[in-house]
Amino acid sequence: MRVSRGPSEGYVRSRVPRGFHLEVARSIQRALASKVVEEDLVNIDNVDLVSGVDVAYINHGDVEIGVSVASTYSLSNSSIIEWSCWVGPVTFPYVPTLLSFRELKPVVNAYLRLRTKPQVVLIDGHGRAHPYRLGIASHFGVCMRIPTIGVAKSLLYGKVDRVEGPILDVGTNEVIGWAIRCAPGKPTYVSVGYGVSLGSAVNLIKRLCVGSQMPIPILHSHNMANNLKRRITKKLMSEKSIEELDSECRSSMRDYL
DNA sequence: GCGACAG
DNA sequence: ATCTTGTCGC
Repeated sequence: MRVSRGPSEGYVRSRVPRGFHLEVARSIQRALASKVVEEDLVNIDNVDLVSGVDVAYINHGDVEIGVSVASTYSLSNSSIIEWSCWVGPVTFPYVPTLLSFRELKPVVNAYLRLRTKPQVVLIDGHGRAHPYRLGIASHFGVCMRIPTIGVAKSLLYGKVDRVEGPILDVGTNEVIGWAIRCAPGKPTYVSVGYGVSLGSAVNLIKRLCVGSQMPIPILHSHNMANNLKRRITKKLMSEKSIEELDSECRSSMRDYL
């Protein structure tokens, strides 16, 4: 049985930047969480285009650079039909329960660069399976008003009793997500992001996790982000601005299309 | 007291 | 997530 009550507020506060108001952040999370729709805004069975977003990081001296990629998979074509990328500075640190304050900008920017918008977006991280019910997948969905699903490799908050089954809130026993097993020994945690029911979310993720812990769209974005990261790391020594690197990455996409 | 804790 | 050497296997 896997259980996580999430990090204590004291721990979170100790890791937050100077001048950052945690109380305000929590109010924002509670407010946006109340806007989450947990019903299907689209018929999942008829969905064709599903995007997945992932972010890789580069430590460049005292600056951290984020490399985000959004990939769109067509279920009818069984292939990736488009992908986009974004390169830029990331200043907020990783703090459990505040992931969206760090990754939302890279994720949104990569998503906005997709020429064809998908019907559903998959985000690596949790959605409602979050102590304030607003993981990055829900945060993204509420802001962009598009159906989203949170897909994570480990638990942030909640308890799971079976290899496959519900993720329950430790305090209220409310179902906040679902654990599935698509890869041997490795669980995949699915939770509602926005505009989709948990049942539909689980069905869609199962269709997209082909022998892997992660669904195809996120897997592709993950690989592309790391490819770009490798290229960029070499060029970083040759005094180039982040803007130039971003521009070069957008152009280099054509090599793959 | 020790460990927990998306990416 | 990232850092990081050698090592195992196709």
